Amino acid sequence: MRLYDTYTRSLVELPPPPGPVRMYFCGPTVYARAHIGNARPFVVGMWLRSWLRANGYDATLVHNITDINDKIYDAAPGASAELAERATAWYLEDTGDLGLGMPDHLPKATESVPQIIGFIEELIESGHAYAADGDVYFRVASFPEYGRLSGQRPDQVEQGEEPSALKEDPRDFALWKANKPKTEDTWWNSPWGRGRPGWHIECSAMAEDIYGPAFEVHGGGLDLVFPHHENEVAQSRALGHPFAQIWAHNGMLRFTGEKMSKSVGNVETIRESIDRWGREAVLVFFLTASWRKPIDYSEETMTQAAARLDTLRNAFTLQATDGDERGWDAFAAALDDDFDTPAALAVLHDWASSGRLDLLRRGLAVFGLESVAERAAAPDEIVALAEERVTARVERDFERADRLREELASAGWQMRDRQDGYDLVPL
RNA sequence: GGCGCCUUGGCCGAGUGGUUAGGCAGCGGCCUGCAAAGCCGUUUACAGCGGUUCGAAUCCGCUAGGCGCCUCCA
Repeated sequence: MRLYDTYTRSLVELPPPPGPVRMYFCGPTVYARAHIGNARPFVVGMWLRSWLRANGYDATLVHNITDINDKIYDAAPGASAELAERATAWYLEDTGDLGLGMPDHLPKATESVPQIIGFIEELIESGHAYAADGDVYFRVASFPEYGRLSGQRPDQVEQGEEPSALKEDPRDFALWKANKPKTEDTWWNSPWGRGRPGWHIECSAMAEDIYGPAFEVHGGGLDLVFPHHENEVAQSRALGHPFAQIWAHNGMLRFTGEKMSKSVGNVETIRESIDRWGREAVLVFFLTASWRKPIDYSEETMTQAAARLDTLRNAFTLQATDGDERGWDAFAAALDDDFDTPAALAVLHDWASSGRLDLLRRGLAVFGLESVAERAAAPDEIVALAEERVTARVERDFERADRLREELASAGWQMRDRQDGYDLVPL
């Protein structure tokens, strides 16, 4: 299997099974209900793990929770810890409802402060960082490779942050920030006084705390390439650690169409999306585009995803053909080639229309969609109405039959007649 | 100003030199008491201009348009 690697800008072959393939995907900053775009790295990470395991890999996934951040302080002045805790619970609930299971580890920044401090101390000792008035900064000039991952030219980088008199070089970034009592209500003791970790250091510290100095795949949104991941590479490789072998960056979601837009920007939360479209449609939506490409989240694209889901689901009301397993190769080839889910989805549709339901079931399971194969059983009163309608049709009382079909529909069930009986399908 | 990505038929989206991708929607038909589901058929695209080639959606150049990032956004 091969994956596109941002660092080398090429497809990189994974080691053969059983690997291991240790993956670290950057998770959310917990200050509000996560929006649907935040679900993409989660989904991609879980799917990759699922596919790798199905192919005999020893695959693990770490997904971190950033619960120390300015946004949290801004969103809940004086009560940021409570907000972070609540938003973490929301995130676990919402991603859990996607039905893909959970990552192997979900480390939190707040629970990793000792490791972070240890990491910073090593950087200071080796000359790659320096303390200044309670802050600690990474010395970018000490790492010649800086900019390699993102392709940024250091001399051209715009300075968005307030220039700090404490920095030796404007490119230097904070590893540790001294506490500012007016705006921040959480702090930890450190060799440099009270304060809190910077953003980038947590990932280096947590990834290496769990995996050691080297692992296979580091994922996250494309918007994290610079500065977040560039800084992670700098921190870890400055200490001589290989760190991630492959950098897997997923494309952004785009929000179009006015209908779903809210007064402030047109975003929708994972929760709202699942509630509105169902988790299966959300997953099919992510399947329709390559994980690296941008994807439009809109009324139209979601409607199409829901329609595709129905097509796949309806296949299971059809007659199955023999258990021909040869078709699996096309599906596997699509996913092994940079995890090409649109191509794999086309194979799924091929199986659906040719009635190869065993293969279809197996393929859907890779994406957590085994439930598509399950037909909900109608409650007794619905079945009773259906039987009544069968009788009416036998008696050729079509008026009554049509009335009963209406009744079933208003109860949420569609009755589909067939030669040998009928199907009851939830609407 | 810098780094990078993208542009395929009504919509979504595969395709990296020469054979129908696929789906959704539409239209026609079969099936059905009527529907639904399913099946069959159907609208033949590759931003524009130029170049390489026997041959380009696929390679090169230019132009136009869109997008991401540039110190704390997945």
